Amino acid sequence: MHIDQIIKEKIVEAVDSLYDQKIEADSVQLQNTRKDVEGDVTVVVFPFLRFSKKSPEQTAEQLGEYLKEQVDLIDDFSVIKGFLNLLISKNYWLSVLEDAANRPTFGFKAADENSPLVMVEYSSPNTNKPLHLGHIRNNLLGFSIGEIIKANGNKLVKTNIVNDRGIHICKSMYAWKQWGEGKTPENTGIKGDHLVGDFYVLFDKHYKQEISELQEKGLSKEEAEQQAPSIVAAREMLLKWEAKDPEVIELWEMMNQWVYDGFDVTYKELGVDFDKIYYESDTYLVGKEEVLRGLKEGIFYQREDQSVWADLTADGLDEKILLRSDGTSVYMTQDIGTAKLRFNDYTIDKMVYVVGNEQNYHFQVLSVLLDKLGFDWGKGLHHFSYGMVELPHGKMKSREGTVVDADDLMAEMIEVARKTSEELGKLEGYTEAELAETYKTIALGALKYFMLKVDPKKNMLFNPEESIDFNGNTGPFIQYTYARIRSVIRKAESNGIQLNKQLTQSISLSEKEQELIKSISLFPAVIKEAGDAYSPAVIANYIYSLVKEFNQFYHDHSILGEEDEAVRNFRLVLSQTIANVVESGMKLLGINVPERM
RNA sequence: GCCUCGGUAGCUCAGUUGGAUAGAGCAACUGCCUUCUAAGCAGUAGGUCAUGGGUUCGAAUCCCGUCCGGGGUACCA
Repeated sequence: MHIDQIIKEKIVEAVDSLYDQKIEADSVQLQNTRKDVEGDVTVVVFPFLRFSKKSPEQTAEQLGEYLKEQVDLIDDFSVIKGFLNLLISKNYWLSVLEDAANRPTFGFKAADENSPLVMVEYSSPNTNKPLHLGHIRNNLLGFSIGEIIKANGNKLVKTNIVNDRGIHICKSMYAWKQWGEGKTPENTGIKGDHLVGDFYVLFDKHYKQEISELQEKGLSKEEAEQQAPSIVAAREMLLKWEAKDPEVIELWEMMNQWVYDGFDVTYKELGVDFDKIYYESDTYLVGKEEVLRGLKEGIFYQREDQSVWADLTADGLDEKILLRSDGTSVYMTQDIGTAKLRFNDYTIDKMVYVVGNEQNYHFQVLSVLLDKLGFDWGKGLHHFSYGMVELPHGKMKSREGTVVDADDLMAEMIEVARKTSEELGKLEGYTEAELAETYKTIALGALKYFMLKVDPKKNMLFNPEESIDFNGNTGPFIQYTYARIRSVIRKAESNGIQLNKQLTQSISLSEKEQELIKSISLFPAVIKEAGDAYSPAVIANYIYSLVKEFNQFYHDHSILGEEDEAVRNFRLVLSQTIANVVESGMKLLGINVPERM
């Protein structure tokens, strides 16, 4: 049992015995003892004053005496201003370390066949342009939260819904047909998603041009926007697509494939993947059927113009359109259809949607609609809502060229990692392949940690002028600490020193060493908290503080230079265990750690 | 207008189930490599926790008002 739990239960006992009052164990407030005060765990005694009818000091004193008497693990206590500081025995901490060191999956809860199945949807790109920084945040959060969900003892299915149809796709298609001159990824050497994105931008350029020409001829802005030849052609293409015109379908399939091939490269580089991919072109008609079923069952209603609506005013929401008057589907319709297909494919216990916070309202509505349509998990779906990535000048806008491209950013960061590594020159003897692998590990570690260390709910700022740092509270700092530990362990091994995971009880521990064990012992609770709060940032901040402490220890203590064999062994086991926690913690963020850097 | 999220050091962010003197990193300045990796460690400086009230033994944290900013409120996705 964890020490906190033991103390809480003993406090309940003490309050009962001393003040004849029953309290709940969870109501006992514990906190880590302040650094400048001797002790490990602090009990806040103020809440007990109304039972004890004594001063805070006297109450704390009485409780302290009781605990010291009754609990072997408590060596001593002190009372400062109504805070009861407990000193935990050294042997307890040694046993905690021993336990962590001997468990390969320390902190993780394993799933079995009865565990809940959680489906996480993330990424969800459009196929008309390449991925940018906003998608990176989505992908990293989605992948990481999946890992965290798994670590908390759930089965996981990662899924992606690709928005592969609609007017925006037709814009790229029309532009390619009109001005593409037969360009392909093969004959230009341009990555497929970028090539298609270029045509999307090209479309917009021509479209804007046409609008201003029409306006000069005396049309209003609205008229010009409706009548510009390009948009008329794109709309026509969409109609042909829906009518399954062979020529249009062929073009659509070809250009979408270019994009998928491009995305695959980006996903692979980012290190994210999916168990099952859905395509909107397969789901939107299913959604329409579901809406019509809902209409028939009286869940929805139809207006005179034939459009279908859901009245959610009883649920505190608005009325929501589900099918347009021409019978075509809207965004919501597609999400209903996708949900239906997923429900058929898997026995989902919980659905998590990783989608930006601009869609909070949409998911509130979706949850109610799915519930009304009879999906068990509809009511309990979780919208993992995250904030936008902002640039110094504001939001990213694809058409205005103010986006930070995912592929470019990764390539730049790998280049910075290469330069930095070469300057430091610690990778002698590595092959070209090993070097490339290490540069990538560091670069992606920096990028991922940068994105994941901030609270997902909040908007975050990315300044491309100041490239992502490699020093301080960063991924490479953590990776560096891991590499340092590995270096020591390798040296120990080559000197014939064996790690013994049975620790000698008689050794004395420095303050820093004890603090490190305390930090290690928090890992399981941190994983749980990250899962409950849907926050990879909780993991990131924990690893950072652990690693920060380790570096202080490393600076002040010699590991291999220690004469006392039992102490040296302890320090090796401590270091190795921290390396393991760092490695598995970083894995929860989707970040790899290098053996050397 | 209504709904919703946010405002903590020059900058980027922790800390928010109410607890002791509000923490990191970056940027600035100062030390520490003949000893296990200096992508490190130690130090100096930097705060009316947007603001005004309230609740409490105790408020960055909870409640109310105000100011500022983001998002939503589409037969767009």
